[in-house]
Amino acid sequence: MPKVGMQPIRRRQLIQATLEAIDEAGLADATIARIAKRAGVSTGIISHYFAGKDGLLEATMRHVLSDLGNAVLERRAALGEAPPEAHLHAIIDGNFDRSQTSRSVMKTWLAFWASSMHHRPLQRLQRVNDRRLYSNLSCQFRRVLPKQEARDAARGLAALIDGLWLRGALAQEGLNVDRARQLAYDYVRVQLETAHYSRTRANDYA
Amino acid sequence: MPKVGMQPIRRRQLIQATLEAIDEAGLADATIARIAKRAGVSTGIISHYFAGKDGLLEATMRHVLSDLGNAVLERRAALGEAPPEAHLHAIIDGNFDRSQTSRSVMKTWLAFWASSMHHRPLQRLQRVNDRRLYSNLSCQFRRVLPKQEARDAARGLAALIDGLWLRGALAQEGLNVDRARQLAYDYVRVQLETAHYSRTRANDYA
DNA sequence: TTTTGTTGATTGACCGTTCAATAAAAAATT
DNA sequence: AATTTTTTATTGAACGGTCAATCAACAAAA
Repeated sequence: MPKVGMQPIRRRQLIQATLEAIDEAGLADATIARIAKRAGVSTGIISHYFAGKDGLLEATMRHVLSDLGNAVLERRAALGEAPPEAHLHAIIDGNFDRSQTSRSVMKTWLAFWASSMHHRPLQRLQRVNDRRLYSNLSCQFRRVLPKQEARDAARGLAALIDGLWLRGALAQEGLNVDRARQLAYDYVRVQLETAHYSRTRANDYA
Repeated sequence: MPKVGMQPIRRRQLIQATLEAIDEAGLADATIARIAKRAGVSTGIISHYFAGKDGLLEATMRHVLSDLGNAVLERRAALGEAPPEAHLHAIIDGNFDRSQTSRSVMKTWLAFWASSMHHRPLQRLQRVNDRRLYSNLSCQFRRVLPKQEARDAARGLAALIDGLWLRGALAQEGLNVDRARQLAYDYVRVQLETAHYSRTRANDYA
């Protein structure tokens, strides 16, 4: 079997096996022995391709994060100069994409969140992601709301998305994606209606 | 120094030391050696009073959970038959009580959330808490909203609270309690206004 | 003297890493 | 085409280190 060009194949295998191992046993018990066994390779391979367990975990988080980024970008790319509501819906949909709502990925996210509090490289990745979500939301709200209201709307929606997501991960019955999306849509609608009323009132005064 | 009646004292000491150790090093590195050192006792004490490390961690979670329950209950006790909005605000305030928004407690919560996915006793505790929050919120919304709307409002508010809380735990600048509370209040207000409009419209039809 | 509380060295288990050995494909040589 | 040589990929036993749990010994109050 040994051939050239194994690196990308093995890396993908091992990242997938890591997600499965975390789903199965949790980050604390996702030992390299368990991960290697799931991937059908020996333990030595991990250090060979990722320079140690930490490298594999970081790569796994990068992978999940990259999927999330793509899920959002793909949906927004088709929109162009669409109204803010469409973009906000796209961001919401991206965050509840299938690639982000599987049990193993949600468990992995939660584990990484917890460990990012004490592990600098993971912390960096997580914060980049947090700020990206907030910044994207803030930007769209800003198109129809004053600065402060836009910020608060973005903060609220970001928290709502993460919260729905967190509760879905923890709940026995799992995450009801459609219901979660609808609750997020409702939040957007209310925020945008506020903007509409403001403009209406402004016109009344005119 | 040894005297009778040490048990409650040591238990409190060790639970406090556990919170500090998790804040300092994370759950993964909160070893019994580290916890014992922080509490100023030997490692053997932990097994003596908690029958092992797991017992201590479970007791620590119970302690934090109990603080949260009390924070909510105290605020609601004074309200009696006050309107739903007052109770909802009390629940929100309780969830953002000082006992729940310190760095060490927020970190501990996050760590317990992650490990509750694979540790049955912690999972039980966490679910009881989740359902209690949802149930309390749902109950109050039900006083002015139809069943389905009340449920959705409760689900949304619960997610918003947890999300604000989670983002506060992860954010560099920590949790801005006042701002978080305000965002939650706004959500409540909007939900209750919806109820008001419905009633108004219902009257129009009459 | 008895009871209650405490210590900390010891033990056994497990984990991540390393690295010499091996296997198989690719390249070079005959 | 058959072979040797080189390169790339992989293995897994061995090692050093860490951790939770145990328990015989000890200390101080009752």
